[in-house]
Amino acid sequence: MRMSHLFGRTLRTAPNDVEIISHQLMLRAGMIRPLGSGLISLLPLGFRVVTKIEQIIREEMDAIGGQELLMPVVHPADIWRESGRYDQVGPEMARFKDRADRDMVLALTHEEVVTDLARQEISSYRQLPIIAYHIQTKFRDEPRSRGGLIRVREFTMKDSYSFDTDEAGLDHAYRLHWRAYDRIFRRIGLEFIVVGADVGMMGGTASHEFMAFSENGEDTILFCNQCGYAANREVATFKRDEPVDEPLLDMEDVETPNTPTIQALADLLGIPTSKTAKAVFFKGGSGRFIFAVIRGDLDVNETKLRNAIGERTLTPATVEEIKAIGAEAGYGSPVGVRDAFIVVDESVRDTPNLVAGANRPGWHLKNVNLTRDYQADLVADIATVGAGFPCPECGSPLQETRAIEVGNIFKLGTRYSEKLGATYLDANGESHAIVMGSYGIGSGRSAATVVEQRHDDKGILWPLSIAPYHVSLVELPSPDDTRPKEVAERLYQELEDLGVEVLYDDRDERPGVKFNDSDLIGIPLRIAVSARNLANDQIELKLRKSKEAIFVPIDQAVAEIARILAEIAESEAYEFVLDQEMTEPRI
RNA sequence: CGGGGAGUAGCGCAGCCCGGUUAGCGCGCAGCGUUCGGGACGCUGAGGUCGGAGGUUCAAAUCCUCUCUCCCCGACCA
Repeated sequence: MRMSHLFGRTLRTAPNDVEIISHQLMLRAGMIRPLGSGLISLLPLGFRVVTKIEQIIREEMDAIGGQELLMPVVHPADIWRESGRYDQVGPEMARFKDRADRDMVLALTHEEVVTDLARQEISSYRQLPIIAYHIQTKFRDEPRSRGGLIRVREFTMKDSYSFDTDEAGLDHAYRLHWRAYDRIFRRIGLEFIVVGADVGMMGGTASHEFMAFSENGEDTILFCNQCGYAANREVATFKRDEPVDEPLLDMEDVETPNTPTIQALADLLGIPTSKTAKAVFFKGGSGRFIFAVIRGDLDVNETKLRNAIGERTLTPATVEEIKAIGAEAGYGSPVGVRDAFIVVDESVRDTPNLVAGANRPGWHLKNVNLTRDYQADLVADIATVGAGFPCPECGSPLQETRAIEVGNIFKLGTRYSEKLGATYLDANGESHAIVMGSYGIGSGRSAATVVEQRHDDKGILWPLSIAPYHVSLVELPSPDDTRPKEVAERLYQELEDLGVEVLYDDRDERPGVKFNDSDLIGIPLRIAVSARNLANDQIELKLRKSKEAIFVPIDQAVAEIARILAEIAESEAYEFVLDQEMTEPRI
């Protein structure tokens, strides 16, 4: 490609309000351009990167027996009504009517359609297992998009679906995907970790997320260096203290002016926060009032709470709602409230004689005990895990880090096949629901995440595996010497003929401009052709990520470039530990 | 949806408070000349519904009302 005609130019500065580094660099490098909120065009350079990622995905999906197909983006609403998600999913699903006044939706994902295909095409256990996938547009009308390609409303995703006769088959398909994903993310150069995750709107029985480390990540993950435990904070657990064995003391009132916070209360009474009980109030989507009780040193995890009580949504309760059940904000107590669903964290069950609110401003109750003084509708693990908490498996302190979710795998079980009637006959002629799994990778997000992890102050550092071009050929203009131009043109032709992807900077620009653009775009190998080196019949080669350049004779240039590219490919395989054993599925 | 910020040339901004020429500046863009190994310089030039609508006024980028859009922080997810 000749840069003089490349569609999309580089920007010296990024728009002021763009903050995420991958967003800035991809914008500046001329890879993406915004259209609207959460809507982004890929310019040729960006599209090449995403296409290469998708090609790697294809190779690895094909390697586990995946069959590529293509399903529509526009779906009749009826199929979403069949699965029950038409009403479950909120405003993130775009809904409209076609000219015949039929309800239609834009695909958020493709479980419904693929299950519809399965019920038409699959009838016998002899056809299973099957893995089908496609790379297709999704539209999710997110409440808030951000960060360039990290979080957009319209995006491209590889989603695959497995169909098996039983749980064991699903386990196998799940493992295959785990390994394929592991290879995919290594091949595109990401540093990542696999964590246990919440199933969210997909439903199903188990889920793992592939999390790439990044400060700009939207998720917090916890992991153990000792035993390998890793989980999204939404579902992470920790090793609980042994229940405290001490006699139950009599409950008594204590006056505690100006202590609406746990810290103020603990300071006033001179006790640790772990001897207090914290009350947190929510309104469930079903209309229930949820009264959560947790030890004062812990925080309620809304995802865990939501899953424990089977609510789809939770919103913080208003002051009026809190008063209506007989509680008092800041001095809430489960003792004596009415019309509330009381959920107690295990920590409160296992710690006797806690100080809790008295449902009166300025007063608390000492020695409050579950069962004796109030009843729980549910005792569950609803605590948020933080850095330093003991690992649930080995007790070592957990580490905490931010990460971007680039892949997600779900065991769906028969949630969709039962609803839509996708069944097969077994060897005995009996009908069963097909056991399904669902697996996704965002290709654009993956590209942006690589930029998050691989950049310096000059620009992007693409791995060769997904770089938009293999080499950037920079011709340094010379006023009274036509040779650089001639040599560059010839090199360009020879490299192209050899199948090397060349971005040829043939623009009439000064050297600094060309070098800076080459660095910004992040092409792994740079070739400079200048009168200065041509005087010695040499050209200059320089790796994007190194400081030194090497000089090679013109007549050996093409062979040397090919050799270096092969070397980079090999070193990447080493760097990405492609030859090592994959992370082992823990399922 | 809640909170915060911003819309003036492709990008970055000034002007707005205190209304008053032809709305400026840097970068970028076009032409000519000089220059040529890390974002050169000179001259000339093109490019603007001041986000939109309504209002106040002799006069609005500037004041008032409404509205749209974008960005950032929180409730959702590839």
